[in-house]
Amino acid sequence: MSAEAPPVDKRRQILDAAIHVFARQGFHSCRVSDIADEAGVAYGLVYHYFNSKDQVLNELFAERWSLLLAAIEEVDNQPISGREKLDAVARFIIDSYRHEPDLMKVIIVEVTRAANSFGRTHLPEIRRAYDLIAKIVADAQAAGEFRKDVDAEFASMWFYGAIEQLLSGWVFGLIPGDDRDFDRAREMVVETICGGLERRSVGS
Amino acid sequence: MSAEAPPVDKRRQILDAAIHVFARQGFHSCRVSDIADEAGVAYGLVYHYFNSKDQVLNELFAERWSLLLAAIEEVDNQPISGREKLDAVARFIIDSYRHEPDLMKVIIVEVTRAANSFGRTHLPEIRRAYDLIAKIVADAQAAGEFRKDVDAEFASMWFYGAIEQLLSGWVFGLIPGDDRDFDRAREMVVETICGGLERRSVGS
Amino acid sequence: MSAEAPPVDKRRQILDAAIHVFARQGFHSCRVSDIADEAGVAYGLVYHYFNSKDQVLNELFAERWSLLLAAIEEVDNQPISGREKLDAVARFIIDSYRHEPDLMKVIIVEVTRAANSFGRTHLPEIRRAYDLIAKIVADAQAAGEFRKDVDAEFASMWFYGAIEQLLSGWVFGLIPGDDRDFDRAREMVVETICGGLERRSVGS
Amino acid sequence: MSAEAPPVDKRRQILDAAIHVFARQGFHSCRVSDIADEAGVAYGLVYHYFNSKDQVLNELFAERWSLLLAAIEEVDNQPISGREKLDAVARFIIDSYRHEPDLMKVIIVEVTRAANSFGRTHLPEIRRAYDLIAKIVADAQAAGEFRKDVDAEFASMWFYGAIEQLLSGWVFGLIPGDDRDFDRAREMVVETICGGLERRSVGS
DNA sequence: CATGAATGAGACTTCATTCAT
DNA sequence: TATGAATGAAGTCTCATTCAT
Repeated sequence: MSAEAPPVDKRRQILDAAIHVFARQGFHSCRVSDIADEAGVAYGLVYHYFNSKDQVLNELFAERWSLLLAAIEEVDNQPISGREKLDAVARFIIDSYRHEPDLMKVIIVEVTRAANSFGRTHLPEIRRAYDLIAKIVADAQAAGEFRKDVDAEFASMWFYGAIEQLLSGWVFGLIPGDDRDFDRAREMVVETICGGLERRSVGS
Repeated sequence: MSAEAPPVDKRRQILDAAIHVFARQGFHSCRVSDIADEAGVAYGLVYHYFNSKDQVLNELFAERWSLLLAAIEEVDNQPISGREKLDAVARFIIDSYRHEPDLMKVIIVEVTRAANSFGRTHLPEIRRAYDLIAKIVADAQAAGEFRKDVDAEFASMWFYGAIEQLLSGWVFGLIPGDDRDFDRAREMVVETICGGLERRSVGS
Repeated sequence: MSAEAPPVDKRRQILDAAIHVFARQGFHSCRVSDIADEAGVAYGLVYHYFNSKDQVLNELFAERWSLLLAAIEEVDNQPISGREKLDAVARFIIDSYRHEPDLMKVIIVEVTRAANSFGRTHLPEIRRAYDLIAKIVADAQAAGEFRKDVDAEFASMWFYGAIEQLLSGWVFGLIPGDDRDFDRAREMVVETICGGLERRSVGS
Repeated sequence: MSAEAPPVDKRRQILDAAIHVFARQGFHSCRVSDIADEAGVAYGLVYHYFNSKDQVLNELFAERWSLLLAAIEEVDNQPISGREKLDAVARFIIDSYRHEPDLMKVIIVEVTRAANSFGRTHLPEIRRAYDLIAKIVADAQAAGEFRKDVDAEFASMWFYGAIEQLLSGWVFGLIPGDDRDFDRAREMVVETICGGLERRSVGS
């Protein structure tokens, strides 16, 4: 009869619901039934599409993180300066947060900083991101743009760490997060970190 | 009878055991009995000294975080430059990790980054640290040492974030963590961030 | 279109698949979808042909057990001795196992020995077999072939029990089950039981 | 205060309750809470003493079966005839059923005949019983008491099978099970099987 | 102080069955 | 006929917490 029944993708519906439930209650404090309720589907359907509650989170992370890795790689392939590359990376991450704050919150809180659970599971992919950023830094060092006396892998850590902390600040409501703050924050963090990296030598 | 039995502080014993158990298994994945086993006491005793499993973690955090706050305040009261103050703060945090990596791992993984559980509970104290660091930056800006076009509260975020990411890298085994790496890492992060902050203006 | 598609009897296909799945995993440990997978059909189809998972087993049992009952009755109608009748019954059961070990395994393990589930459901039919065997014994007693001081209904029990245990031994791999063992085992069990029944009196 | 509180062994209480619940409902059809209810203890206590529902059954079986094995071994060490030994074994099994019919029902229905679950788990112990009985038969054969043309291991199967079927008959209510029937049934089964085994040769 | 038996709410997961297509 | 998405009741097991001793 109703040929105009909306073609809902229940699997997607469950994933999207999980984003919000995980963000609101945390992975450990929510029940699978909370996800099902939020998605408006029956309990068992979650298990029709996923093997476990864990797998739902894994999928959310993998889905998003692969986009991040692809974005960094694409940025790195462009003929621009190290500062411009890092700016583009920062922009991608911050824009991800701007458009899907719940998803980014989940990824940061439940995965990239969860050293004992999902963080360990996804360590290779997480490391991959750090390595890609380190490569950008190393290339800029080789090109004479960045100082050479700061190890690229360490620089990668605090560039990423600074941005992640920014997101944490927004998640926690510790710093202003209006729409215009996002761009300004990006400018400032890139200016500070790259500014520091562009200087000549330690202790000079 | 045996008055000469060594006066073991069971309470302390339990807290210390909890540090290692939380670090190893994570707060959510360990049982109260795991803590008791590690401490070598019956698990009922945990409830003699603490109201709940949560309280054990709360206490570990509060204990340590108050030391951090005190340290930052003390540093700030000294007649030294902003860079020197931030270096001292970085030193304190990194030394904390050097001497008690498990405790710092627990604090970071289970509290400061856990936006949905303990992070929210301890938000005031966590924020207090950021504010103290922001004050150091703001003072240095007022003194003309740091550029003024980077908001102090944001700068505080990425200074702290960079260091926390450093610790994360060590926790995850992503970057070398030999004893000498600690000092060098501190020098590099302070040099980079402060270096960036000492420059004159964004985009100049 | 392809009207010449082979007319497969899906219902039979499902029953046959169920035999092997029940035998391999046990009735309780298998899922309806396991049966469907084995049969190469969608699991919804099982419910097109059967009302429930239980009914599949019920049907397998009823189908086979009625053959057994018919066989015993036919044997009993022949003008042969009690020993020859029991030999024929043993032969029928053991041949059933020889040709369809999985089916017989299922019937024994899941039905005739399952006092709390299907055994209770099919009790009348199961009892019918014992009664038929008891009648063979009783007739032989009346004819002076078998001793009268052993109750026919009890004798029926251990005649059937001995054979079922034989099958159990084969199912479990406890006794050799090569093709020639089947006939020899039958000869031995008939010789032993009938031999015992042919003696004159208890304690003589 | 109340020093006269009965010293209940909760673990034993749970095992005893399980016997009756398993016998009444079957292992698969009962819930752990049924056992706890029957025992009059809290749900979780079952898991305080046992790792799983399976383990409760395993323990019941192991406990009882070891008694059976010990009894058979003891019987075999006595200086009596093969027939007397088998009579003693039959007496032990039937008396076990007489005194604890539910326990024996559970052991037979849920373990020794459950080829796909517990039967397989406990196969070594089950086989051990058959082997011990086979040894009794073999010794009697060597002593010239029993005929040699019936394999001892097969004879063991149907001796045990006949008795188990007897118990099955009682469990199902297929044969009379008054107190005096037990002894008479034992006499008859021993007379029949041993009688058959004492004869001289197959087909003679 | 110290123990660990006892409690029971609550979580995840399974899977027989239904039903729209 | 045939499919498999969708449902949800039911079950096992965990473990924080209490409490009698």
